[in-house]
Amino acid sequence: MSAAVEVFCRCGYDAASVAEICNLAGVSKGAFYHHFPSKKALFLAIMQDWLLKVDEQMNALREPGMPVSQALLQMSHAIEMIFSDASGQLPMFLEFMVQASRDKTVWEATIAPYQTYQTRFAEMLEQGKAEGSIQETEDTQASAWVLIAFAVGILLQSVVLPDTAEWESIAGRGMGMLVESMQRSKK
Amino acid sequence: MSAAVEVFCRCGYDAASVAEICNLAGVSKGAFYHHFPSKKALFLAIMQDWLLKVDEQMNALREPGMPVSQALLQMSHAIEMIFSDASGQLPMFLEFMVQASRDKTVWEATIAPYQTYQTRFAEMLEQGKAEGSIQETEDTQASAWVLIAFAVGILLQSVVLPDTAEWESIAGRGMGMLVESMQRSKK
DNA sequence: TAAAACCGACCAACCGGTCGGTATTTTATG
DNA sequence: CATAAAATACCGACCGGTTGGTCGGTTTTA
Repeated sequence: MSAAVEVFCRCGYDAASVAEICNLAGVSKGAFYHHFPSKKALFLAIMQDWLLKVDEQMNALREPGMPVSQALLQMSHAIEMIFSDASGQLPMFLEFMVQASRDKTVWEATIAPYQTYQTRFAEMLEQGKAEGSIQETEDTQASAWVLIAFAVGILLQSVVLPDTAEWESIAGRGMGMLVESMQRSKK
Repeated sequence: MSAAVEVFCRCGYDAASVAEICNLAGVSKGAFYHHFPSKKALFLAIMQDWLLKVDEQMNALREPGMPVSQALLQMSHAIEMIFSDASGQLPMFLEFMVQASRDKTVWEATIAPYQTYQTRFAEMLEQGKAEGSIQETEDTQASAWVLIAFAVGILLQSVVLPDTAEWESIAGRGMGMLVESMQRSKK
């Protein structure tokens, strides 16, 4: 599977050949098709793994006592972890998106967790309202999408323009700007 | 070319076959290769068209007298135009990104204008500082990237989850939040 | 000894691109 | 204006190469 990730990243799903993946992994085609029913199944398996990891990292990040506004900023630091942890395999993220937009099976597997994240963010924001660290007037559903859109955008840009800017610090800055505007105006 | 856009959107660059494009366009393969030297050249030609259109729309949007903070909000409305204008062909945007991340030729053609946009945004923000509508402490380079990342993220999400949310209004909201945090705190 | 893992030659389908030849349009000429 | 000639547009059968997937047989493990 890690061999597959490498080839998928380099060539993309369609251009990646099963033969090349097998070569890199040091197994035969026969062995491959003994474990996976198809190329697509392999792709989906990789995706499940990835989603699981992201979920773990997000949960690990969540310390209960912390105010929401700070937790969100903390999460932008989580991106830094994702960056270093998955450095070589970030293009897979793009590939997931692309396939999800075209293949119904992939779409269902990707999108369900995606919406889970949005719900989770919205819940955090509601919690922030209760704490008083988020303005009561915020539309938490919409704001949650804003946060996710920004994170996704940063991820995508870091794939396409890896060395153009320091994406981790920009992620932090943007998240800070968004959180600030959601906080009660203090002065 | 419009036939090609349709097939590229539906299947992606690699899975799109020249034969199918020709079929849809009602021409023969011979005719196709008489006008384009290769499949990639066709892809690049489509991309050039797209970039040109985006540039036009952005320039058309720019009214000289307007304060920067308002101009930025106006731009989030431009996204609405892009949405309706290119409704069926938005997946091409994703395809551009994907190919750019893999093919050097495509990368150069995509990324140069991309960075131009960033520069343009940064200039606008500098201008905003001069006007006094943007805080002096803002790092305009970084903030410009934040704005673009958000726009790109919205675009991507609207491709993958077209009917999940009202992306135009979310685009406006997010842009508003970002602009607000860059403005001098008024109260 | 049975089951599971593994091998790699093989296959039909398809791909981007070519090419020899034909139809159509433009230009040059008397 | 007619017509020859040149240039351009177009056709589709064809080619070498690649692909995802199969399968009969061998090795390894339980």
